[in-house]
Amino acid sequence: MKYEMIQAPKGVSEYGPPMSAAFEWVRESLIAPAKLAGYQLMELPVFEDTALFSRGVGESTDVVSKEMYTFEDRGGRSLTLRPEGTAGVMRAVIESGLDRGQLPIKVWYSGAFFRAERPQAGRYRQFYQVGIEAIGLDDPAIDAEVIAIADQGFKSLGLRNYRLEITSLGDNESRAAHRVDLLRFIATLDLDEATKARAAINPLRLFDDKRIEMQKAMAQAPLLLDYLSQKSAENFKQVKSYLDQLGITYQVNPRMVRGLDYYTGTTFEFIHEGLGAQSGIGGGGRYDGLMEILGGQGLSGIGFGLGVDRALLAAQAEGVLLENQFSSDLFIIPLGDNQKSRALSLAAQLRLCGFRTEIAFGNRALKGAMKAADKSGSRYVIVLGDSEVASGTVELKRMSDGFTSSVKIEELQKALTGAL
RNA sequence: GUGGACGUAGCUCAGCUGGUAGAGCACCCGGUUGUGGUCCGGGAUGUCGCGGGUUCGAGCCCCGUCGUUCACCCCA
Repeated sequence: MKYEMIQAPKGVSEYGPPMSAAFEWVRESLIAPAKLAGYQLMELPVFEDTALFSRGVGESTDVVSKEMYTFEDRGGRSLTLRPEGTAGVMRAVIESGLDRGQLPIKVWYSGAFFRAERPQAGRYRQFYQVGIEAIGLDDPAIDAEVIAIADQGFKSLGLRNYRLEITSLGDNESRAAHRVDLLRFIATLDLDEATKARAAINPLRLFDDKRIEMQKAMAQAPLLLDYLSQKSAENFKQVKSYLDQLGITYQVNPRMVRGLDYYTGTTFEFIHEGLGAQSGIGGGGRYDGLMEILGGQGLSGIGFGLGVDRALLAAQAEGVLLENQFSSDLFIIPLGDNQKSRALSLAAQLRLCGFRTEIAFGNRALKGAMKAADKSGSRYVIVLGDSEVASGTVELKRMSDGFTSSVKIEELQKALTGAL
């Protein structure tokens, strides 16, 4: 009987060889600068109490209102697969009491996130993000540092065709003042029902409308940047000045809209040119009210999330993917069954010395095993046959030019250390 | 959730106005004893996404369905 094939759930991203090597490289490169800056790992659950997101991210957002994977567990609790990382970090910080220790708390995370959207180029239902959060410090210098760390991550991949956009959403006072005027302005426009509904939820979203006529209409709209309180304005100016001094180029985009409700003050986005419609490869900002909303003390914070899948696509688009495919150093070919156990123990020893060592298993002819060795990318092949064993040696073959020599088993490690 | 495109060997695809399928790459074997990459020879593989319909006959036409993909929306 033949079973029906089971496919992966719709829209998930997954990576096997050979792409997995590139994926791993991208993910580790993106987060490396944060580790160098003293951020420490926060390993979090992938599902949380649904209320964490509805309250933290905001009921009005698309993410919460229509993109969450929510389910009930056997105890009747409502749980949700995390659609983003910041709320979970905040919850864990509060719950573990980290916020009562030394500030700022600087953590990084890496993992899968879930949104039930229609899949598209660079948009998946399960996708990967790395991110950092710096909590408990209200200083424009750390805003600049967080942005610089993200930028460094992208730069270390060799990416060039991206830009950094920044703006400030100000404090509550700034946004309240702007909102009044913005709503007044929007009321003068002739809008369709869907757009009106969006405006009612969050009027800032209209700035993000891709239709040309909407962009024209919104060109005259009052900008939040012009309503910043003195403190917010001063802050934003400082952040820009730090970025200038760091030599990080950016564009101020007063029309930038972020999809999560908790953002305040400095916000930023990294946009790549070569990705089609889903061009954001990373983004973040300050979220000064979030901790309080989640039942903690009112510490401010700032962080970012970088899309690993999209960064990988960007690296492909720019042709900067290294041939950093995993390849072995050594490939042991045992000739005949009675040589297999020797191959196993020799391989174990060599691996202890740090050599990446594979064995030709199965009962292929030497010729076939050599082919396999060639494909593995190994630089040396060790042939173990009856004649070698009899003389206490192995045959060592250098694959680059086929040079072959006989090496005593005891001297193998030394010979390899010099050769590799 | 809304729209467009597509679904043929493991992969990338070809298949003319309907006559029961092909290429390249990859894979496997061989080119005399235990030696890879090049070359030469040989080989296996498809319920043509699935279900129905039209037809003497469908990979090609029609309907449905599932899936993929691109865009809207939204965002990493």
